[in-house]
Amino acid sequence: MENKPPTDVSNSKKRKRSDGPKPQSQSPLAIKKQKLLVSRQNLPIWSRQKDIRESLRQHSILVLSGETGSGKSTQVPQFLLTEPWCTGKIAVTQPRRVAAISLARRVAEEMGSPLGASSPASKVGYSVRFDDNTSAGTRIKYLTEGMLLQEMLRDGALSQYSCVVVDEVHERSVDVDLLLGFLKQLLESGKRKKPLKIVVMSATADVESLSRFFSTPTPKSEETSNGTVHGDDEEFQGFSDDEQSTPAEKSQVSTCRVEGRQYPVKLHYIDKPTEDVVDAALQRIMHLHCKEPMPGDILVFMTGQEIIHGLQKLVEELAGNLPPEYPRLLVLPLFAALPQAAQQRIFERAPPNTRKVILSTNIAETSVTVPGVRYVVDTGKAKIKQYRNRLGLESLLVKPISKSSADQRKGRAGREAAGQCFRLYTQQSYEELEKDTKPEILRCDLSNAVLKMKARGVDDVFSFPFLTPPNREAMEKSLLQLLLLGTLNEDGKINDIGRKVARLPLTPTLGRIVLEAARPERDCLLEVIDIIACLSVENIFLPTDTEEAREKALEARSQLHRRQGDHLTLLAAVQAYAAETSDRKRWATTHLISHRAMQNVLNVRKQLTTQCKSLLPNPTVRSTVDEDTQENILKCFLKGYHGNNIARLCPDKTYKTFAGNQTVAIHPSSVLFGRKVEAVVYNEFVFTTKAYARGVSAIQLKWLEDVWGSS
DNA sequence: CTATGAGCG
Repeated sequence: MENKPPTDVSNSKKRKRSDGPKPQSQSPLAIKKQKLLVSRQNLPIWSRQKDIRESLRQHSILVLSGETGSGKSTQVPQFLLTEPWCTGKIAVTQPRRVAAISLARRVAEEMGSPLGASSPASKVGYSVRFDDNTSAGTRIKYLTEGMLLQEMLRDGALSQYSCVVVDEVHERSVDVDLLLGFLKQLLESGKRKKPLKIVVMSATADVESLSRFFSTPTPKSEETSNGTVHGDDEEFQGFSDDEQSTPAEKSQVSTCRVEGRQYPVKLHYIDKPTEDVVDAALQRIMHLHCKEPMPGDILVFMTGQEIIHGLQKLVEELAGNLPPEYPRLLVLPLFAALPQAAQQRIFERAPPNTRKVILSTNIAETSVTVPGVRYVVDTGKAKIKQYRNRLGLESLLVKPISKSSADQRKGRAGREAAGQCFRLYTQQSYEELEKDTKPEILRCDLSNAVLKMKARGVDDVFSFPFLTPPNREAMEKSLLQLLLLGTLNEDGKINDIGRKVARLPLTPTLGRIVLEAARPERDCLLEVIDIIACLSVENIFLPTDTEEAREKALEARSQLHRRQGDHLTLLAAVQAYAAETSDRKRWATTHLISHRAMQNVLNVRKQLTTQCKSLLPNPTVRSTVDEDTQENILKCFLKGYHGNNIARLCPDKTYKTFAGNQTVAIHPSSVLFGRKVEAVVYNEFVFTTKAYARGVSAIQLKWLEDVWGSS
């Protein structure tokens, strides 16, 4: 569902004039508040205000389902703020930063309050990574799920909050699944002195499983010797599922359903399955363009960058040959890796007599709202991450989307007016789709989630209250991984290293590499932080989609390239960028490097160096990276990868992985592409057209003994 | 020898 509140485009100056004189005492904020009240009262959720307030007086948990346009994300926190039990703050979690920020802005306006830290009188703020815009008086705090998880690691009882509103639960991010489990355990633990109210909000009608989740007591841990964070389970023993739970327990949870507000969208299917969706999309786009009236832009959902570029070429070719009496066509690709300026083009108005066609990945399904769309073309496919226990790695596969995803895509045609949706598959195929997308926690490497649980005191992770429990094999794999990393002891309990790694904003592997770099024998903390910072943000190198662009980039970045490999090349890039004091943006442009990514790198670098102060108060500062340091840097990575992510050159001139003896090629984006060295360490193993190693550096085999010999 | 989705800390 869409969180972004509708942008208010009405002209407030004009309004002020035409409304006649206001009393002098009315501040601009108060005037705005008064004006917004009317549109608030027209939201579908407004009529349910009484019910919602009443149900949380009676119960501690409310499961609320409401579709796009119901107003739940902005109104529910305001309804609850004046309730007698609400003496503390209200947290409202969002899966994405932009949503947290824009919702906070909107609600501040509606309440006539200044935003965040701008004034002590502010009642509304937000908190996202690198941007905490709250003050002591903040009552409603919009924040990302990840930020609330971090807060729960510091203050296990969430003592400053009276209420947590968990929004967009249907998206089922790993973080939201962890949050729901932690919140359930907190309610059952009896650790709260004052009551904590929980509102769980979802765009789908799937209220049943959420309310069952909260009304079913968490079964007691299998290993009774392990104290868990939930303390009061004895009294719940014997109730393991819904049928056995008593009415009294059920009544903890109340439910509410609110209608959405959407224009109708006419649905079309194809009659028989197609082999070639790109061609089918091409035909449909041209047909729509020639037959349907203007205005009305077309949004096409596709799987990835490559086929988007392919279709773009085809459409532009056909559009160029159209007779002059037809409107023009403007084709715009849209995917996350596209530079910000190119993404912005979808928001610009098209030239006169021109129809926009946006060829997009899943980014337009939830994260970006494309304006002006009346027609949606849906290929019915998406790239979906999957974790393979056997190989211990994640891969992306092109797979059919779920029904709820297809319906979400369809809804994108009805945001501004009635629209149409063309599914490039049969109605029968639609009926055969899964109802919902598999929650991510069932499809990913669990080591990060498991380490967070361990850091919160959940010793027996198998009895953790998951909304959908991952299979045992995946859990065991992550425990083994964490054990090998040295973050857990043999008995599975978290150790000192583990607690430190859990607090770093990194995957356990990258966190472990940073800790390794802080050891006196390695002494390369600042250098490794620079590299790790690059690995934890989007690609710092701007994408190169043509042969020409590739050659240009190669030349522009030539001074940054290090023949030892990608790790030292990243380090050189960060150091050169940081050393540039006059005009960093220009520096980035001339080197074909993303300025935004580099700003993020510097932010991450600052955060990591601050957090590492306690590990190593005075790390060595170097102006040049000598050979010993280079070796130490790569040895930190070898340590973190504990035998994985290494390949050596074989007599047949291919690289084979050290652990599995599998052929792997160096990725074309690597500075080592095409080079033959004794052995390599790499950050990622990806399988696309074939098996590739990405983020690659040359190593010497004799280093391995040194790394594995010293613990 | 030539190029995975989007999102979070």
